[in-house]
Amino acid sequence: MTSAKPQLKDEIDESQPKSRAPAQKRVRRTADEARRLILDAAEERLAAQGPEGIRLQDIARDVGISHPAILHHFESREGLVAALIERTTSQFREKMFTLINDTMTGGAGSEGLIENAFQVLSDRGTARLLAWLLLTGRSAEGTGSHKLMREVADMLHQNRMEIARKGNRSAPAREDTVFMAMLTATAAFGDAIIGKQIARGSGLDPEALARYRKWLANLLDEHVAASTRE
Amino acid sequence: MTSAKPQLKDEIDESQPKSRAPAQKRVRRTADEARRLILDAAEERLAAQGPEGIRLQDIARDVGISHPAILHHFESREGLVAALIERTTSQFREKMFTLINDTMTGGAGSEGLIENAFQVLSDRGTARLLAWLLLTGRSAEGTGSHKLMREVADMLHQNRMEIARKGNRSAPAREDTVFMAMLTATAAFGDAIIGKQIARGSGLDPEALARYRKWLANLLDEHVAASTRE
DNA sequence: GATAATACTGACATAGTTGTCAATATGTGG
DNA sequence: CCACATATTGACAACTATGTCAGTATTATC
Repeated sequence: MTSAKPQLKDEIDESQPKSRAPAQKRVRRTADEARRLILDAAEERLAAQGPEGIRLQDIARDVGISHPAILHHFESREGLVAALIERTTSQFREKMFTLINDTMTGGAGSEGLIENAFQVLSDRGTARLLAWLLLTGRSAEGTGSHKLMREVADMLHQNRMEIARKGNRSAPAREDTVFMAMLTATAAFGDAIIGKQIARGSGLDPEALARYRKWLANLLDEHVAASTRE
Repeated sequence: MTSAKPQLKDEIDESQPKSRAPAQKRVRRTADEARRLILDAAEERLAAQGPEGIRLQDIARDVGISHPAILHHFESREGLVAALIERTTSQFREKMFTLINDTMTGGAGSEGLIENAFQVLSDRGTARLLAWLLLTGRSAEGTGSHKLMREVADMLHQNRMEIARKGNRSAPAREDTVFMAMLTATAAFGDAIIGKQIARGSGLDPEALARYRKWLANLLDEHVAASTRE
């Protein structure tokens, strides 16, 4: 401000030896490993602080690297976000599928299913990420989550049909199954985001939340029983 | 940049006639009106584009004012956000209360209640705003939404007790009522955010969504009937 | 009509964030 | 051991958004 013109660099360096370490060591990871670490950090920040928590510098600091390294691996901030979405949704898909398969073969009631569905969505920032995704309108296409719901609904319905057939009961309407899936999904999703606040606001202790899930599973079982009875 | 010192305005005006309109008209609103317009615009942008949609310049453009005007009325961006939260939550409270009161006095089943709860949350950006609020951890205190849930639960439970008393039936557990409220709230909330995507993904048409709400109301009514029967 | 209060504006300051680039360290394969 | 590929870095550039300020227009008050 006072005088003018930025001095040449050499001059500065020579006049101020500073504390530049002569041989600066670097940690060098494989590309995959680096990407993984970066995504982990981004995920954590997103879950903790929301969308605005994804700032290259912050994430870089978390990982212990410089922010251009992130750009090197993901091209751009958007690239990072896309990669995070990709990873999260595919993990989610996978979990849901194995979850449903296990429940089906096990033949148990919906209790385990509900319990796990809630778990999966609460886990890490899954629901939060999906929420943000939808809030910012990034969901539209590409994530393949469209197919997911339909596939899940199909699996559930087939299972129900089979049970009805075995018991010589009338087959339930497909829409009824879809509605059940819809209720479970929205409830689990809502729970992951506002569940804790609502529970606290209603004066429920943490254990009550566990009871609540069982209660919900029961509610659905009741419904299934009632609708296939006659 | 070249020389220095910003010239006095008069000089500039005289030397450079430019295209500056001699008498520039201004719209001058009352403070309240201005605040309202600004909040409306902010709300709309939030609902449409998510958190990042709240940018002073954009909102200013929407309203047709300059961005410092917004700062004049709200001190800071955070002030604007706080005011928006305040307005939205208080509107929400109000709607919910009248909604429940009406339903109670009307004595109808839960159908109308559910229908309206979903409506209220979907309306404008209520659910989206609340979601963002929670996602960014801004909810904590101050919004008074804590009390809301408890009050709602109380009202509902009292109503249920009364009905049970009239019919000479055993009183339901309070927790059961709270769980029902919790389910409704989370489901409505989740619905407001991911409902449309899920429905589309499951192959449901828009009308199915309306049926879904009735189905849910029915499910809860069934439960109430079943739990107070014996 | 004059005066006070204030809604409003343009220009500018400042800070923070993404992205670029040339250079540097580190591991790998010949 | 050397050459090559590439993960990583510091410095810098460019942009954007918030916030400041002095001044201007408009309404209310006396």
